[in-house]
Parts: sequence; structure tokens; C-alpha cells
Amino acid sequence: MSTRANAIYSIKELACDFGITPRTLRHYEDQGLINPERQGQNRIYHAKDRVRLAWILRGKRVGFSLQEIGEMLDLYDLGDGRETQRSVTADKCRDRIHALEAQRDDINATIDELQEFIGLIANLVRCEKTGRWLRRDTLEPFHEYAHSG
Amino acid sequence: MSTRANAIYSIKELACDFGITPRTLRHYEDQGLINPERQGQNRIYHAKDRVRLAWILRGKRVGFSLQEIGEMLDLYDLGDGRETQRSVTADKCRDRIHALEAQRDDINATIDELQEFIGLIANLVRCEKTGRWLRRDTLEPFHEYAHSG
DNA sequence: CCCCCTATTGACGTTAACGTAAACGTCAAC
DNA sequence: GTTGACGTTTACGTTAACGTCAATAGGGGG
Repeated sequence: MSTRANAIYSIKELACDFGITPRTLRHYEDQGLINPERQGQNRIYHAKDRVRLAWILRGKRVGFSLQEIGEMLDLYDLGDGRETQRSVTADKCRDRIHALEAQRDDINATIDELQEFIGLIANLVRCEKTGRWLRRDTLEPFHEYAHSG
Repeated sequence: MSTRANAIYSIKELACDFGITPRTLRHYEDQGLINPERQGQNRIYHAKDRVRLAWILRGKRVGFSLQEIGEMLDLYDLGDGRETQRSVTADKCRDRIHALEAQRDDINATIDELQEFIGLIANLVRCEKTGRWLRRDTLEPFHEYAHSG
């Protein structure tokens, strides 16, 4: 029921809207990620293709490969499978979620270190003005070790 | 002052500890990301190299290229620059932080959709047992459109 | 009719991040 | 002394995700 739900788009329109190239759209189609309707040879994209594309691009932004994204999209198309199939699907979803949460932790840790480093820089500037300095090693913003045991 | 702070490692030890290959370590060195000491031809890694490596690998996990990681590591080595240099450095850090926060939002959105989809699957299983079904379109877990204006 | 714009398919080029193989040195163990 | 595990450098191979180019076709304007 949303506005312009049945609008259609040429390959170039869709590409421009999402800041990608027609070539990229054809590539995604080659990989089986989208299946636009055809009018003769020409591709025609509908709202559902836009939605799929948005998913694909977000998947890319969080670091998934096109193949992984394809598998995730397949999961969504698996609603008509059997119950065991669906439980497998749910398990895969959970795995993805855990991976994403781990990645989020990494991101938070990185953000923290960057912010801390910004703080150190600010301190340096202050010291330069007051003539008082911290130890040079304070500049090393690395705190955690792998293999810490 | 931490335990075994002055321990040293061969290339293979370090690689095993971090679950990578010696080749990868040499590659990172080629790219200027690490600079292990040498004894003759052989590389010797210290604690600081481990820390750098941990940073590199985390950077990779959050989606940075080796070049970007190199630039970020350069920022840390820039503590002895001039004040203007350092403010530029801080700006770059802030840019990184914003990119990471955007990425975190993407991750959260993806997690939400996956969880919602798991919920739909659970519902399906329930319906199968009760003999009552939802509409087929409920399986479409896509809610947001790009270009929503 | 010709030009321009957009579309198609097909094929080769490119970059990043390594893998893999070749050819060689070194040191301890058997 | 030679076998084996480790190290080195050099260099070509590989995969993913497109870029780029060629050759072609349809449709509207002047």
C-alpha cells in the first residue's frame, strides 16, 4: 500500500539511485542475487528489486561477500521448505548473528582506541603550550595483547 | 612491566599464535605494516609486533584494507609531528570513527532483520502444527526501502 | 537517413590479499 | 653426510568484484 509501490525502473535509474553502475547490477544478476523482469532483452526493476538491492549493499557494507549474501537471500526464499530445512535456516541465521556481534565488538574496540588516541593528541597539544610533557611511550595507544595468557 | 614482555617469536610461532600463515606476515611487512627486527636474514618478532599485528587483524575484521590500516598505523607514529599535523591526524581519526559508527548501525539493522526472520520461521513451524497459516507474503522480511522519499 | 542515447552480451583487464611453487641457506639430529 | 624442519627471496597463480571495451540493436529527433 506504500506510495509508488508499483513503479518501475531502468537499469540506469536503479543504478544511479543506489550510487552504483549498471555493470554492477548485471554482475549481481550473474551471481543470482537479483532476477529483474524482462521486456524483450531489457531489464525492468520493481520495488522488490530495490529492496533486495538495498539488502545486498548493506550486506556488502558489513563485509559479506556476494556469495554469502546470496546464501542469506536464499534463506529468505526458503519459507516453503520442510520443518527440518527451516530449523537449519534458523541456525544459519543465528550463526550470522553471532559473527555480526563479534564484528560489532571489534568495531567498538576500534572506536574506543581511536577516541583514546584523539585524547592523547589533545594532551600533546596542551603540553606543547604549557611546556610540560608526558613520557614518549604514552603515545603508544596499544593496550591489549593477543595470546595474553 | 607485563609478564614476558621481552619474549621473542619466530615467524611461524607468531603466525600460529594468530591463526595466519608466515606468508601473510611477510606480506604485511612488504606493505610496510610491520618491521620486525632481523638476526641475519631471519625475522624476529617482539611484543610490540604482536600488538601491531593484533591491530592489523582487527582492522581487517572490521573491513579495512591493508592500505587503510597502514594509514591508521601511520597516524599513531605521528606523535612527534607538528601541531597542525596532529590536528589533521585527529580529524582523520574522527572520520574513521564516523564510518565505523555507520557500519555498526548497518550491523545492528542486519541483526534485527535476521532475528525477525528467525521469529517468522518459528511462527511457521507453529502454524504447521496448529494447521493455521499466515499470509505467504509475511515471509518477506524486507521493510525498508532505499530512496524512500 | 543519420545521429545520439540507452540498452544488450561477451570478453578481457585490474586490484587486493594473499597462495603456491621454485631455488636456496642453516642448523640439529640421526 | 644427509635428512628434515625451519628460514629466506623471487615470482607467477588465484579469487572476488567489478571496470572497460567491443560489437550490436532499438527508438526518437532533425
